[in-house]
Amino acid sequence: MARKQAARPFALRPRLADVARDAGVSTMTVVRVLRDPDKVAKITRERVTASLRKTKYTPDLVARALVSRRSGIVGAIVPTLANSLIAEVMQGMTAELALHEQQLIVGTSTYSARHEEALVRSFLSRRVDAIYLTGTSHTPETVKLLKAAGVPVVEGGNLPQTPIDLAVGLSNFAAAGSVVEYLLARYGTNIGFLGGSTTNNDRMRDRRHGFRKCLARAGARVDPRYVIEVPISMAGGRTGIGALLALDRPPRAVFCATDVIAAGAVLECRRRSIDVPGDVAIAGYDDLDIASELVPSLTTVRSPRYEIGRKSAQLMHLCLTGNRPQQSIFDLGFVLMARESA
Amino acid sequence: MARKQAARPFALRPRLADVARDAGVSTMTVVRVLRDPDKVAKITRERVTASLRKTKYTPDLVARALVSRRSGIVGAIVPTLANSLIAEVMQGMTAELALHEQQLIVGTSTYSARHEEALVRSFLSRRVDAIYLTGTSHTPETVKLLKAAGVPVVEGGNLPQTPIDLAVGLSNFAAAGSVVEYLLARYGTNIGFLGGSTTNNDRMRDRRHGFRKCLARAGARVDPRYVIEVPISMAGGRTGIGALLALDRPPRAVFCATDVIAAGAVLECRRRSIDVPGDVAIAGYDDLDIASELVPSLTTVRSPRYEIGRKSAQLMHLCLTGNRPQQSIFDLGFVLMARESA
DNA sequence: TTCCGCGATGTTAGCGCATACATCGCAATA
DNA sequence: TATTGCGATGTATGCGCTAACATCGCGGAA
Repeated sequence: MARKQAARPFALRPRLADVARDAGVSTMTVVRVLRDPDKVAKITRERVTASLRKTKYTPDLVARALVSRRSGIVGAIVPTLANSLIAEVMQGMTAELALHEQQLIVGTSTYSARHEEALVRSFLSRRVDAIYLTGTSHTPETVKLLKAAGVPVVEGGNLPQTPIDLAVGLSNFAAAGSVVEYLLARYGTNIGFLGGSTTNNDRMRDRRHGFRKCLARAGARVDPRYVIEVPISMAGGRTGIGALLALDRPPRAVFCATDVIAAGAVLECRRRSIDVPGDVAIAGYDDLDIASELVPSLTTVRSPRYEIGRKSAQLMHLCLTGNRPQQSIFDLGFVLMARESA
Repeated sequence: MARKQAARPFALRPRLADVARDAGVSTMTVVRVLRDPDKVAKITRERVTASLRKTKYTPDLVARALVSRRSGIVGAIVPTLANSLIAEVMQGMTAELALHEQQLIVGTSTYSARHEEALVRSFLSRRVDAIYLTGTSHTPETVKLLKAAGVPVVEGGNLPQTPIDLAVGLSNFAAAGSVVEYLLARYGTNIGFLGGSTTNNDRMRDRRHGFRKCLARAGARVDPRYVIEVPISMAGGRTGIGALLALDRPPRAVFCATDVIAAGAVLECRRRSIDVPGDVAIAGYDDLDIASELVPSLTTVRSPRYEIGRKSAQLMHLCLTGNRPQQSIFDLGFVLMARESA
């Protein structure tokens, strides 16, 4: 039976059949013009092209996804978007995805592995071509689902021991160690540490661990009073540096596990007219925007967050085009930003 | 012809038909169990439910979208995700969308109306249920496409004169005016202004305009040397406040069109041991994280960015459920955050 | 001339789901 | 008893696209 015009009252958009009718060819010919034009005779091609323009045809990607089993959509699950580091990862990912006409669908897990699992289910139902997860801690069910789904999975951020599939990121441990080494070389072993809570936070744990290991390797003993846990805020940095400076023998340098803490520490020192780095050197972690804006500007370490997003998308694309890399863990390293504060 | 098992080698996921076969019913009965279980007899329902669990069925949302003409996906186009204000809007949007089992697909236009247009095309091809746009300046073609598409469109952020469809946001003009009024009441008419470039930036333009109008309404004349355009950075704030303080009669208060500029100004004053707000009061705009962290904490004005995202998603949902509101412009206002700096 | 080969185009059959309509059986009603 | 009504379930169709196969027609080789 011929398709009745009246049968689709809501379909305003032209379909392939409409273009085909207009050009006086079959739908397949239109498809060929769209996908590999070389297989269509020049005259026909031009006629079809004209009809395409005339009808303002745009492909229906939903229908295409149904039959081609490629949605062209990549799912990313992040704890929150209101975090500049994570946002930059997404920024890098969208940039790379755009090159392959892929789209990004984001879900926010609000730091809950349960929510993450729900989002994974939902994404798989949507037949996403690949999935990006933030971090390395997931429910067992999430892991199972993903392994069964057979789609590329990238875990981004802090590198896991055993990735679900692929992993892209850096070692917080190594990056922290690098900062401490820098401080060691310039200020000796008399180094303090201000970090946030390590519960449910593997990055924080790795940074503190990096600090400890690095000092140990240098043969230095860490005074327990030198390692202080504070809230991750400028206020935390203020009180933390206050506590360190109040010691009978205050540290010559302080490694803050976050720029936010470091900024608070620097500002507090300035308030007390304590010279940074003259009296006490201060280094941070993250290279947030404020790091370079502070006076003195903050010595810190920068994770390649934009690159993590970009690389993740690249890897996904490679997998989807059958060029799966041998390697499964991609350590993108970090950059020590030596500035004025240390 | 009966479906051959061997005919779908790649389809690992169970379909409705698989569940139906297992439960010994037709696919329609399974659909009913899924969508409105009341219409199915209890015994049947339980049998189907068991089969659903057994087969681990998950609906294929792509297929569903094709036939139901609802993708359950909302598209958002933002200039960048690497901006905490925008990220918070997205945060609010995902939170609200999650309530309706909708998903967010984001595109970054990198502040280019051309890119935005391409993203709109792409989103429409994906049959998104609604579209969120950041800001009010779009190509004519974008507007045409969106009006023709017949999907709800929300423009978020600074409120437009004539929205494409719906608009949610606040008046930068009014918000800036509110800060200036606050300064007027406390420090008199002797007020300076530090703002960024207004080219291609309607928000900045509105804020400056708000500053001017407010002073004019108070009967004050604005010394042209009091209005300075600086780069939107702390450094900009530093040099800007420096220039104002170097005047023979420096302003008693300064309104900075961005917290970043304000922060630079405050820090510069502290460096020079100029009391804030004792010698000069400083107010900002945006209520970034640093605003409350600074010493003195920054008086500023806060846009309801999270709420903008949430409200936008709510409106979309209302439209999609046939409850389109009368109103088309939603002014969510702003909050003056009176703190220490002014 | 006859037939082959191949470039150019068309036809068929679903992808997995949901809408619209059809059917069945049983209890209540006239 | 025949009829009606309705709750419970099934069948047919097609969303818009594409993979796989089918067909057509024309120039060149036998």
